[in-house]
This record gives sequence, structure tokens and C-alpha cells, in this order.
Amino acid sequence: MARAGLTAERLTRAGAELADEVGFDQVTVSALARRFDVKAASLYSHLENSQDLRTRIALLALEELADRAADALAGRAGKDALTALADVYRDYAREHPGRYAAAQLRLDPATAAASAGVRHARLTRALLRGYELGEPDQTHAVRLLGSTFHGYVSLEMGGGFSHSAPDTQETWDRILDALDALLRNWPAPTAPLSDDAH
Amino acid sequence: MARAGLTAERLTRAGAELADEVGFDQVTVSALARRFDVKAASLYSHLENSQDLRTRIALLALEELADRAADALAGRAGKDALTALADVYRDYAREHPGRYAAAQLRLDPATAAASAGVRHARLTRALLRGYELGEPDQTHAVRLLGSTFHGYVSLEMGGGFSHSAPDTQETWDRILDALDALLRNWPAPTAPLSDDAH
DNA sequence: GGTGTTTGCCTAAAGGCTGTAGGCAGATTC
DNA sequence: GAATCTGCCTACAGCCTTTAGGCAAACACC
Repeated sequence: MARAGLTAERLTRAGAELADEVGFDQVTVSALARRFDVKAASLYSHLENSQDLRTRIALLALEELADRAADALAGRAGKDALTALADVYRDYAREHPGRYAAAQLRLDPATAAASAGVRHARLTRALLRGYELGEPDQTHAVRLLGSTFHGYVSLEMGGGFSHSAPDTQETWDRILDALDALLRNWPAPTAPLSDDAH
Repeated sequence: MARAGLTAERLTRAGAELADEVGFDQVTVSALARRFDVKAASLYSHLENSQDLRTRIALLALEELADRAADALAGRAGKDALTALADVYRDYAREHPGRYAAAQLRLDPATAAASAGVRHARLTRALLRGYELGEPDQTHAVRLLGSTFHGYVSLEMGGGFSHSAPDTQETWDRILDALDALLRNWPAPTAPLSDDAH
């Protein structure tokens, strides 16, 4: 019986490809085994279980994304950097929808802390050096950017903006204009309404 | 054999509760049958299949969300309306995480067009009447708000902001301040960089 | 190059979920 | 009360997950 040369890494990479082809939630130990022309049970020497496979794919996607983000930000600042980072997320999601979905997998806190997720936060913070924001506004801005990028990409991929003018590229450009303007002119907090002011 | 009185509606509502308890992707025909103390095969008289069940739960969630949004917007304008709408999404996601996840299910175009999804777009547009935006900026703004609300809520629920100061309520308030400021002062498009401007 | 050990993929099997087909017994109708 | 309809049942087939135990290829060492 010829050996297939399985390793956790090869399985993870193949799983990521499979995710991009058929969707992250269609990634199954059985389908992956089929791709290697091997019985499903054989994968359990390399993977703990099905969840382990999904987690590995998620971690791979987070790494790839962080690598791309780091490349994109190198040598850029201000709006240029903002656009570059935003496009990294959007382009990655378009090129690798399954991997992008994987990157949204909820990780347990320990795994998340050891993942490339922390690099993403650091990179976004680096981007904000081009704008003049102190704490805690910088943290708020990191979260705003993360929310908007992720929200936009996930709605666009899910077809939420389809069948309507104007096209999504124009909206994307204008949203980046808007975020840039906002970061250059971050508003002071408004006074909360008092409780008895009906 | 006592009859359980199953209907598609009762199954959908129970499915939504199940989703909130165990997560939307754990909602299965088997688990739902168990909850009614009935065999799984019996549900197939009322549901076409497992996907049909998930779609019905998604449509229910979209309706509930649109109803809440309509209530929240009634009699409010400007920042007050913006905050109210945003809180509808965030609160719904917190109270009903499974339903909220269901509302993100990708629907086929015909189903989506007949769903309460269109009410959401209309309501957001109504909210923007309090700001002075013509087309196509209004559409861009609808998409920005949708993206930011959804992105924030989904990152917060997924634990993306956990274990870090400042707390998420403060960020949420400041993001709403920021969006309000942005809508009151929507920037003109920036000129695109020409290709040879390195 | 033989021998022993490790390692990789195998078969077997149990358990769960989806979905179809056909049956029987309450509920409904006249 | 009889006939019909409807709702839930059993049985079964197919696929996925996961564990247990086996055999043979690869490696390590003399």
C-alpha cells in the first residue's frame, strides 16, 4: 500500500483549497480524505478531529491575511495606507472566500491569543499612526475600522448589495473617503442625554 | 399515537429558540424532532428539508428585526434615530444570537427579494432623511451603516474585542458619535490617484 | 543485508443526521 | 357509522465522524 505522505500541514493547505472551492462549512474530513485518495479514518492520525481541521484552516487564513496586510502597509501612510489595508481584506475575501470565512471562526481565547489575530490589531494600530489619535480614541478607531471592513466584505460577499446601483466599487471608494475624513477629524464625545430628558 | 400538532410555523419558532440556545449551525431536523418528542422523519411533512428549516428561521429573524427597527425609528430623527436603530441590531444579536446568525444566511435572490430584508434597507434610508444626503451618497451611506453595524455586532459577538480596555459600550457610543458626525458632514469624493503617480 | 521498531494507512464498526417510502391509526366529513 | 384524509410512525439507505485494532512499508541499527 503506497503511502500518501499526509501531514497536518498538507491537510490544512488542501482543506483551505477545498474551502475556497466548496465553502468553508462544506469542508469535511471525508471530503478531504477523498481528495487524497485515502480513507477518512486515516486522517485522524494527523488531525484530532473535524473541529481541529477547521481551526487549522482558520489559523492559516489569519496568517496569510496578516502577511498580506504587513506587505500592503510597508511604506504607506495616511489614506494610502488605509486604502491598501482595506483592499487586502476585500481582495482576500474575493480570492479566497472559504479561507475568509474560516478566518471568522470563533477561536477559544488561548488559541486566539496565539494566532495571527493579534498581528491584525497591531497593524491597524500602526496604520493609525498616520492620523493623530490618542488613547482611547485609537482603540475605538481600530474597532471601527475592523467592524466596517469586515461588515462590508461580509455583506458584499453574501450578496447583500447585489442587484442595485450604484456599483459596489464606488461605494467602497466612498466609504474609504468617509473613513479617512473621519479619522482626520475624529469627533469629541457627545454628552450623554440625562435620564429625565424625555 | 397522540398527535403532536406540528406545523411549519411552530417548527420555525422552536427552531429559532433552539438556534439561540445551541447556535444556528447546530440546528438540525433531528434535534428539533427531539424537542417535540417526535421522530425526525415526521418533520418532513412540514418542512421540505433541512435547508428549508434554516431559511424559515432566517426569514423569521429578518421579520423580527425589521419590526423592532420600525418601532425604534418611529418618532425619532437624527442622532437619536441613528442610535436607536444601531441598538436594535446590537440588542437583538445579544438577546438572540442564533436568530441573528440566521439572519445572515445567504438567501437565493427570489427569497431575499420577498423577505423583510428590503424593509431594512428602506428603514435605513428613512433614518437618513434626518441628514442631508442626495443620491448616490444616500446609498453609499446605507451600505456604510449596514456594514458597520453588522461588522461591529458580529466581531463583538465573536469575541473579537474581548479582554481589552476600553469596554465595548464606550466604543459603541463613540462609533455612533463618529457616524453621526460623518453623516452630518459627508465628504466629497477625492480625486482618484492617476496611474503614473508613484 | 537482516532484524526490530516505528509509523502510516487500512478494515471494521458504532452512532448520528438527512431524506424517502410505505403503513396505520386518529381526525374529519358526510 | 363509513369513507377519506392527514399526521406521525417504522424501516431503510446513504453519508459523515470517530475509535479500535491490524498489517505492511519505512527506518534504524548492527
